[in-house]
Amino acid sequence: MSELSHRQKSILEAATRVIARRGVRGLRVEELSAEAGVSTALLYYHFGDRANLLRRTLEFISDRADRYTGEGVSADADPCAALERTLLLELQDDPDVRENSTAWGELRASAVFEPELQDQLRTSTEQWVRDIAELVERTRACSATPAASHPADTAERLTALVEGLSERWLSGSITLERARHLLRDAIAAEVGETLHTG
Amino acid sequence: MSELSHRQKSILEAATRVIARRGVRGLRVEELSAEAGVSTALLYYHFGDRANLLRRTLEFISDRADRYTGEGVSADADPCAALERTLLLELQDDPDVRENSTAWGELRASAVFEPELQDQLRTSTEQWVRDIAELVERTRACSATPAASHPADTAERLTALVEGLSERWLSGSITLERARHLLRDAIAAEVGETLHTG
DNA sequence: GTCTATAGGAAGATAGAC
DNA sequence: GTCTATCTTCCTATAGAC
Repeated sequence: MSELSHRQKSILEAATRVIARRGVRGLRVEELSAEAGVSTALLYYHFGDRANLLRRTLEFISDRADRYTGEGVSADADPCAALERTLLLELQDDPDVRENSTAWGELRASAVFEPELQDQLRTSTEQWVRDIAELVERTRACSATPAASHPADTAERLTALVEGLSERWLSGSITLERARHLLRDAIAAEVGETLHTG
Repeated sequence: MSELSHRQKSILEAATRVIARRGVRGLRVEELSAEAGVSTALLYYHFGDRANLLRRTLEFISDRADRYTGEGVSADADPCAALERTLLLELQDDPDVRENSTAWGELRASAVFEPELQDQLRTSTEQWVRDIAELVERTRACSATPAASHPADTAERLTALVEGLSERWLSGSITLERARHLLRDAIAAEVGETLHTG
């Protein structure tokens, strides 16, 4: 919400990288200051204390995720392909995606124990679900089978599945390819077989 | 794997409770010793150091989860109801369930950053998926619609969905009732409509 | 095996100069 | 706004008696 100075932004970007590398649990103020190329004192000058720094970072991450999803969605011409592409975007062997997914997973995991993060998390999640629900609705136009659920339900299931698969991938329980395969089939099942998979 | 003394077991139970309350990151050796009703020195006597204590606790949690699922599955006469009941077992407003789910979520989240936990996690997850796959297979007998996916795929999707929904529930992003509703519909969609849902 | 007491160190936070 | 140097707190881990 509040405007970020260039310096503050670069600190939050560094914090995102450190969280993706060590987790919220593993973030050391000193390691963050090294990553950002500033002194620890400066972190305290800008953010007060570690807890607040974390709060701001998680806010930063979820804002960035909103922007990310929002752009990809509206720019696409074919809604049927767009849904699949948008969701599969979260399961990619790309450093940025991995960083964002890991940091997001940490946000969720931390929120379980820190109620002050829950509002932030819920708001961001709901926004994501709404974006996907809109895509689902548009997808119905080019589906071969009739809709079984409300778009909101479908969207919430698919996004929750993405989170579950993403966590399994990041924690080494399944391969990326298998996660993608499972997600693709789930999408096909939820919105019906589309032209290119028929 | 190694035999646990009564004392060790009660310490690991206490550790599970503390992790469910504070998270892995928030577990303080002193708080654990108070919870277990012993001195901190005794924890070190039995478990060496904090990291090993954590490792053993997470192993304990996943062993307990295996036993939990295994029992419920085999004892049920009606496979169609059993699948739904077994999966919904994870989404209940019961202190024990909440404790186990929270601790399990922490195990998963920690494994992202600690490779030495990943084997443990993968093994336990695969066991769970296999148990559910077996139930899915049996469920096919009383399903009204033809099977769309391999039982292994269905089981892996449903369990990943359970984890995703559980995390959203525990982090306050959705209500328990909504999570249960979404899961029920997903099960119906995956194994086909069964008799009792018409 | 279990406790009390405490050493020792890591990490968060601040003081004060520039 | 930013740094260097340092303080303080908290927490893991151990020593030694019983």
